[in-house]
Amino acid sequence: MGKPPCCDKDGLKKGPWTAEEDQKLIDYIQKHGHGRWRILPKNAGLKRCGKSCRLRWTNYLRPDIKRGRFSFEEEETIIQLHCVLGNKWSAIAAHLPGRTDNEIKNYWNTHIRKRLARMGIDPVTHTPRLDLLELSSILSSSLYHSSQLNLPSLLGIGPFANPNIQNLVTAFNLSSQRKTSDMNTCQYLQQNQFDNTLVGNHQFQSSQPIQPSTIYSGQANQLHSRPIQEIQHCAASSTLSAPFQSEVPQLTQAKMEQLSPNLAYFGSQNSLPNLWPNIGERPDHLAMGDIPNFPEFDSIIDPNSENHVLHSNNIERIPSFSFDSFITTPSSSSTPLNSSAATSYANCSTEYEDSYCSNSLMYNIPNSLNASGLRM
DNA sequence: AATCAGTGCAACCGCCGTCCA
DNA sequence: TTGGACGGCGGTTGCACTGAT
Repeated sequence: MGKPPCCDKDGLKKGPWTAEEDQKLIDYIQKHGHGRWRILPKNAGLKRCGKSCRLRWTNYLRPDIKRGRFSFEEEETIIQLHCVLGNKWSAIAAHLPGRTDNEIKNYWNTHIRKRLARMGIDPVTHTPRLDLLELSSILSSSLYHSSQLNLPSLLGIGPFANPNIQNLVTAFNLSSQRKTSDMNTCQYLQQNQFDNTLVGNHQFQSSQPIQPSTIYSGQANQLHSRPIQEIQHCAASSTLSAPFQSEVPQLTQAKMEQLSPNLAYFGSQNSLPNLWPNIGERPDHLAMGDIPNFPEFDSIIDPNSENHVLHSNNIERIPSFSFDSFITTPSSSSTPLNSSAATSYANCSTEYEDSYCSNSLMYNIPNSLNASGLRM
């Protein structure tokens, strides 16, 4: 192995810093400035290694450190910079005055990465996750072509041993039965496909990560001005818009086989929010508890907003798409929830993450298919 | 009230690049 | 030219806190 940890020698102290130690370090640096970390602890009367002192100073004691929650602007900046710089936390921190690389790194790992994952966006590449897009398409296509999706049959396996998975399939079939009768599902799925395609279009045509300026910001609205045909014809592998794809049954079968291992995660937890897209139209006989934990179940819809797509009767009604509604902080949300939406958010995991279930979350992949389902 | 699981964050670890004798 | 010292960085760990059961 490499050289031994510097703190192992001389009986130097490790672990949390005491207030006394902090004060000693502050006093010393105020008098002598920082640098020469190797000799600093000795001169300051600290039983710490220089490295520990440097970390304590740069990550915690520095007077210009900004504490408290990240603002929306900061969060957006982090995502944008991460898209460009990757895990170069110090470089990212250089653009955020008062924030340390360690703080940004922690915030990324504990908040932003999870949210992007929930949104179906790969936090590493900043592209939509292809496997989720495909699975979403498969489910959509199957829903269109069959009023009873027989997943066990499709997957070539017996009845689900896991009751949660069985519940999921049941729910899916119930949704299918109801929705195929009024065609709203088709429109909804088209819309959902369309939304996915907007993102997928970027990936497949350019092979570049989605640029924050388009996908994360209001500028994404420009994407929606494209003719629907232009958008739908591309990226067929990820967007099998049912009415337009004659090869759906074959592809569906193939893709189901391809993805079947991952489907084993289906019933593990979280949601499949798209199954009952219309708020208030959840089947009466299917209580919320029938499917485990649907945090975004209703929350992707703001009934008062022009943004909502699920009631759309016109495929060309292009929803707006704003990053503001993806990631906001309670203090700076640009899309405050109205009362009905707030009510429907009741099952969101945390207040802070409610914005993730926000009204114009078009790029919506069931939670059961992302972070906890299909491993990142 | 006790226990457990999940979460957030400070701190540590190990590697790497740069500097300098 | 070389090797040790040093600082910086990204990844990981450990623990305190909180909410659920």
